[in-house]
Amino acid sequence: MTATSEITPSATNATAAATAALHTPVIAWFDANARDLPWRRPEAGAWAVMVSEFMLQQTPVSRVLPVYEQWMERWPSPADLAADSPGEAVRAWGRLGYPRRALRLHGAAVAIRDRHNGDVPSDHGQLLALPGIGEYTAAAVASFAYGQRHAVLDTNVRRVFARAVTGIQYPPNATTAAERRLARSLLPEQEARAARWAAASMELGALVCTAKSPDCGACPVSQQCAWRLAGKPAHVGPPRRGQTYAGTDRQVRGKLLAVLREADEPVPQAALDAVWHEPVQRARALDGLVADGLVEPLENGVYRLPAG
DNA sequence: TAACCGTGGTT
DNA sequence: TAACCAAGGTT
Repeated sequence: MTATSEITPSATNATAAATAALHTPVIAWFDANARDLPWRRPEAGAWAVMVSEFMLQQTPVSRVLPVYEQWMERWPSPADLAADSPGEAVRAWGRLGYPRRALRLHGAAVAIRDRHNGDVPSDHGQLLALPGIGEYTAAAVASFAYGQRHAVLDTNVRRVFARAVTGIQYPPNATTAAERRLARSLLPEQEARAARWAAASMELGALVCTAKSPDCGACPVSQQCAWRLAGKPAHVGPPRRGQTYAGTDRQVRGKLLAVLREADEPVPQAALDAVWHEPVQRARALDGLVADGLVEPLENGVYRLPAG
């Protein structure tokens, strides 16, 4: 256990009154400031929530919006997506990044059709069993789509808790047991309020308590923020892991897949060879895409997005 | 646990 | 400008 993942005893044993002092202003702020996002509208069902959660894994809202709209128009239900090919899902994913998410969303749609009569399950365990759904997304769908009481711990909420409650600038690199404990202890008892709290605390992190330049003047809990009260001490501990990209296999994979996404017909090897000069890395990247099921090799060195 | 998996905007 | 960051999941 590192110093940065420690939390104070008073935080874990937060009283109902103390947590309410946090919930009430944050939820009130959310009521007044929540963004009007399509997956939050009353007519948006569980499928809409689920699609948005897949797309928002590591991708900003502004880039998700247009792809989300096209996706929902084309595949308004899990069965609609399941009836199409995984390659079409990858193509429609466009440049959102991490295209394995598109493949997993398609796989989840197939599983929902086959195992859940076409309805996105509301049970947390059943959600967790779907491809591409982990701890966060299962809790998010159960909470946002079905109003259930779950600790929804995404990067925004983790940062808000780290600052407001624990008094540190940034949460640990990986989610810790202490963070999960804290999130559960802060969960309102009442189901509907817990779901509201989950969305509100996440939105606060996204709009106000941002990573690089938090707008404490607009924060509804700045008066009780442990980090601000401590004088906003700088992050201590191991540096937050950077993501190098230039020259990596990921970049090569991206270039290869872009060619296939934009092609209407299967692509000959030569067209793929043109995207990267170094043959060993290029071959490794292509092999990886095939192994991941993102690319389907045909005979004669011709490739395409997966047909099925 | 830590590395890997895309892409583009911001600082 | 290079580094950082973005509603994570899988192995």
